[in-house]
Amino acid sequence: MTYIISSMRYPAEHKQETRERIVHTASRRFRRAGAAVGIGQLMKTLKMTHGGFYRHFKSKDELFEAALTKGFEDMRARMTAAIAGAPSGHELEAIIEIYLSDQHCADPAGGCPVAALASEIARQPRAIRAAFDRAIQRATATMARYMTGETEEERRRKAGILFSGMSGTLSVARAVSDEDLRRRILSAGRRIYIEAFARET
Amino acid sequence: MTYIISSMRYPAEHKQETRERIVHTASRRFRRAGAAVGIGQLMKTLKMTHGGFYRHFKSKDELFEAALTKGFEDMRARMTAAIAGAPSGHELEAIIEIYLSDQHCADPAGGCPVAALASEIARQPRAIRAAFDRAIQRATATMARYMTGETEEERRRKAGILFSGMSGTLSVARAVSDEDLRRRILSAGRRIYIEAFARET
DNA sequence: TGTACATCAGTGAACGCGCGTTCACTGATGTAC
DNA sequence: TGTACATCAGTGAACGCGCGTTCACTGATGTAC
Repeated sequence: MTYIISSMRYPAEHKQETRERIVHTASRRFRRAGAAVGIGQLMKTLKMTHGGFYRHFKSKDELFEAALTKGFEDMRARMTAAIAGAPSGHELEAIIEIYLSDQHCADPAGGCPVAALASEIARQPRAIRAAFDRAIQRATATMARYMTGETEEERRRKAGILFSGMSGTLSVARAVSDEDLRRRILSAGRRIYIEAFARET
Repeated sequence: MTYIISSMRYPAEHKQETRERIVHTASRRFRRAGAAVGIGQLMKTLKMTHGGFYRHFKSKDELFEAALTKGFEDMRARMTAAIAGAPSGHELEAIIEIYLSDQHCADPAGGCPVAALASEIARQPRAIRAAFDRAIQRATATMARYMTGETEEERRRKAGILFSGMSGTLSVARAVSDEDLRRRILSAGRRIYIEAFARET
């Protein structure tokens, strides 16, 4: 009674675990080093050879899509935790503080995939960008719940701009070479976004 | 009396022209296709061979820096024209309308290098990022002139966040695959940024 | 329980390709006299 | 004005390298009887 499909055996579980390890590592690598990260390098990190990769993915594009989606899931989990830990009524403030924190800025690998990859995603094939659409809409819908505004449509609109705006601010802060300028950009962002979005309008 | 340095002759002029053609084309290419654009491809477009490239630049990095700076100059010229053409007191509104226009979104090659390259610049060597610092500060200082705020410091801070925020919104709009969603993001951006920054506080 | 067999995740050599950079050269230009 | 020469922007073959992908294989696993 324990079998599900006759041809499935123990290795199926093992295979899925390997796939997840690949996606997990790839997701961090892509965010840290960009879409140009190589399959060979990646598999080496996982103590495997590049050939095995194709037992799990049709192509690098397929991996990139999975890794991007995984990045959004990581980010979502983080934000959900921040919301849960925030005093009621201060959820959006907590989101902004965490998103534009020095720690998030210093950790692209574990952070928001939009800030880490936005300009590269624009050059990816359609299927990847379609996955991006879905992830963005989902994130925006969640943030909209904590937004002021008369209609759902208005709250969504504001949430989308807050999200894309913060991602740009984080990208610029990371691109800058001067440490002090970087910190000033982040703190200005926190202050201005909280003032504009997380207080009564 | 027409010679300046005895060893300089007509070709010096010609050489500079070639260099400018390389930087001009590279600047557009990098913005359109990212930092991975190859020297060979680039020189081919200019009907030259890749070997000649090294008469003008020490390395690809040196070209990237020059191209990035050129991109900021192009953008600056555009914005200066927009400001000159705007009714007095509506300069910031004009900047926002143009920056988040459907046309700018559809033309990364001729548009803002921050929106086109931000996440890739974060991974470039220090010298390139130092050039980025300078360009960002200059752009921010110009925008600050049209900003409301009590102190110069406050106007600068707001200008910096408006700039980085708009660049993120434009990046996200470009990454999205759905045409309608893209247009909605841009129009929401125009509306919200004008409301927040280009009206009385 | 013991043996023959099927499956398939992972290996590693090989492919064609484009990359950034070097370098001996070519040939048009301007200079010197 | 005419000729010998120096300069150097641009040419194109060559370098070592890493890329994405394919494919014949190995060997550990679970199945069938």
